Formats: sequence, structure tokens, C-alpha cells
Amino acid sequence: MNTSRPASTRDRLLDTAERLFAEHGFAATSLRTLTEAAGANVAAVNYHFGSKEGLLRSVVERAMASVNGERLRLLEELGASGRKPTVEELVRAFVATGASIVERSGERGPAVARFLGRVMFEPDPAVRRLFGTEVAPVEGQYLDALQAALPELPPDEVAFRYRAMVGLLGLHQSNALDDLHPGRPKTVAGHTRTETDRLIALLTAGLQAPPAAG
Amino acid sequence: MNTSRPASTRDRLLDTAERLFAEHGFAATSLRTLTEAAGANVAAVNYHFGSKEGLLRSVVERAMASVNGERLRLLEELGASGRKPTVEELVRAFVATGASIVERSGERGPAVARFLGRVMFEPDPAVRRLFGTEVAPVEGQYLDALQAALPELPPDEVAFRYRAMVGLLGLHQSNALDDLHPGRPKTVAGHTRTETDRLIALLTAGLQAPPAAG
DNA sequence: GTCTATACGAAGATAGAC
DNA sequence: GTCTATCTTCGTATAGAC
Repeated sequence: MNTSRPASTRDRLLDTAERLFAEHGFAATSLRTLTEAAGANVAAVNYHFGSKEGLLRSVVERAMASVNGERLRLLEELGASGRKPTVEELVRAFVATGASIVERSGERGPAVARFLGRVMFEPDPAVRRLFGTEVAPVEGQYLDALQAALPELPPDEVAFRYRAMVGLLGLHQSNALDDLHPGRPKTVAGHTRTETDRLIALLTAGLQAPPAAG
Repeated sequence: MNTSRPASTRDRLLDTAERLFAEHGFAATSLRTLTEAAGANVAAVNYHFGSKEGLLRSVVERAMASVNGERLRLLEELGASGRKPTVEELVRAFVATGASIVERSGERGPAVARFLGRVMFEPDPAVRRLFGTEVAPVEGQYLDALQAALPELPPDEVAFRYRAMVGLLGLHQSNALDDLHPGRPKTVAGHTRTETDRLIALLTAGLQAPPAAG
């Protein structure tokens, strides 16, 4: 019934892993469940990716590739006009990219967003570092642009706020905050357009706050 | 060597669980490791707490009890003066409490903070809800106070920003963001005073942002 | 090269004897 | 209250079919 099911075992493993890791997290997803859902054998993971963590690495890399590309493209676009990008433009470019992957990757979209959001908060620090390695290429450029837009702020503070932005976006994407209110109805797939706008509004103001009275 | 080691198996289990859950997370901490470190038998957990999750519940309850008490106390103190608390005062009361438990609980302090920060982002939604249930009592009062301080904002938006505050504080306490920068030296125990101030500055400005252009 | 069937050793939680 | 025995499930390794 799923006509778009990828032909190769390798691709099915990547898709299934992305989906299940997004749903249940890394540790809680067993290779047996995963391979069964992908219609493959347990050993296929080891063959194609070396290990469970190797599979995770591949999923992260694939997912981040498009996000990184899009972020750098937007950053270039902002700089192309000649004038310095504002804080709001930078925040919007960064956050909207996270939100837009939901549409960009077709039906895989929501899983990609949720998966990436989750990876940054996995209990295992090695898994989190996996994410850190993948954002690194974009990070430098965004930090520079933010620093230029906030010249009165010391670099330490800019870095702190950048990290807060990344973290809050991750929480937003993983829907982790929804469970914090017991009564709150949980969002199923993504987030409404207005929730993303709310996040951008909060971050734009937060990044422009006067420096902390150390 | 450890002269302050609690006498009862139950208390030793609570302390050890808090410490190990803080260090490695819930799923990654095996009952065998835990009970061995606590000088108890594997089955002791089942006897005292019913299950591994029952143990977690007890640890969460104990840890949240002091935080909740302190937060309500501060909120009352702010309201006692007669005038309406400002956004900054509310943010400071909420965030500083999270940071202050580090000192308040003696040598257990850093573990408590890290543990609580971690619980909110565990992959298992049931675990996250455990935390949600425990913050609930304070939540209503803080939401009311925030809404009073931000009368021009719709309740939805106030709730969104409150959740962002809780989430960002959790990230701060769990040090999850440190691994996102590969080169960054990891903080060992807690956070510097200035990092907490930075968080307060960012949140205070973020919460006072103009409403999102929905 | 791709993939499957199956086996292995370690670690998990729990039930029931004591 | 404690300990042990047991049963399950995990990730990985090996051998070979196509």
C-alpha cells in the first residue's frame, strides 16, 4: 500500500530508524523492533552501518544535511543585500528553517524535525555530541552574524544566547514541553504556524536583552 | 568513609538513584548498578518502591518538594508588599530557586538540580509527565502572576512563554547544551553565577516581547 | 556486494523461596 | 526484608544463501 517505499534495505532502515528514533528515542528503540518494521533482518544494520550507533550517525547526517544547507543559503541571502542582517532576521532564518523541514522533506518531514529535536537531549552525551558535530559548520557563521548584530554584547554572552536559541528550538521541535503541562492536549504532528511565530518573537527579544548584570 | 551515609536501605536507594539518574539518565541506569552502589540487593528496589519507575517517582517527589515550597514562598513574599510583582522579579524567583537548590540541599544539591533538569527531557513521555504532575501545583500561581504582569498578552501566549522558561531552565540545569558545542569545555558541577544571571536577563526580555504577529 | 538465519554472551526485571 | 533462580531482551558476531 505504501507505493513510495524505498527499494533498498539501506534506505528503508534509514527511514524507519528516523521515524522510530523520533517517536521513542534512541535507547528505547531496539534493533529488533526497528528491523522488523523495516522488513529487514537484524544483521542488516550491522552490515550497512556497523553498529546501532553507526546507524544513528547516518540518520543524523542525512537529516542535518538539508537543514545546514538551507541555513547557510538563508544566511547568504541575508548578507547579499549589502546591509547587516538584524537580530530578528537571523532568528527567523534559523528557526524557520527548523520548522520548514517539516514541509520540505515530504511525508518524512515531521519525523525529521522531531528526530533532530530529540537527539540533542538524549541522555547519552555521546549522542548529543553527534548532533553538536553536525551543527558545527553553520554555527561559526551564525555566531559571527549575531555578534555583528549585537556589537555591544561580549562574545560569551552572544554564545550563551545562541545556545539558548538552539536549545529552545530543539525543545519546540521535539514537543518535549507539551508533557510538562499535565492537562495540555498534546500536539500530534508539528506545531501551528503561530507557535513558531511565538518562538521567534520570544527569542528575538531575548537575544536583544541588555547584558546580564554580572 | 562516608560518615553521613543514611542508615536505611530506602534512603540510600533514594540518594543513589538521584545521583545516578542525574549522571546517566533513567534508562541508562541499571538497577544492578544502582543497588550495588547503594549497598543493597537488586530486589530491594522492587520491595520499597514497587518498580524502577516507582523509585523514580519517589525521587522526583522528594526533589520537587523543596523546590515547590521555595517557589511558593518567594511568590508570596513578592505579593506581600502589596504591589504587583514585575516580570523580572517573577523570572528571578523562578529561576533562582532552581539554581539555589544547588546550595540548599547540601552536598546532594548539584545532583538534585541536574536530576530535575534531566527528568523533563527523558525520551519516555511517561517520565516527563511525572515531572509535569509535580510542577502543576506551582504552575497555576505563576501563570496568574505572569498574566497580571503582562496584561496585554493573550493567555495562550503567556502559557507558551512560561513553558519556554521552564524548558530553558531545565536545559540550564541539566547542562545538556554544553555538548552542543563540540569544542566547548564542559561544566562539571553547576553553573557560574553569571550564567544564571544571563539566563534571567534573556528570559526577562523574552517574556516581555511584543505579542507574536500571528 | 546484499542480505538472511541463527547463535552468543551480557544485562535486564521480576517472582517466589527463604 | 533479603537473596537467588529464571526468563526475557538486548546488541553484536558468524556463516552462508543469492
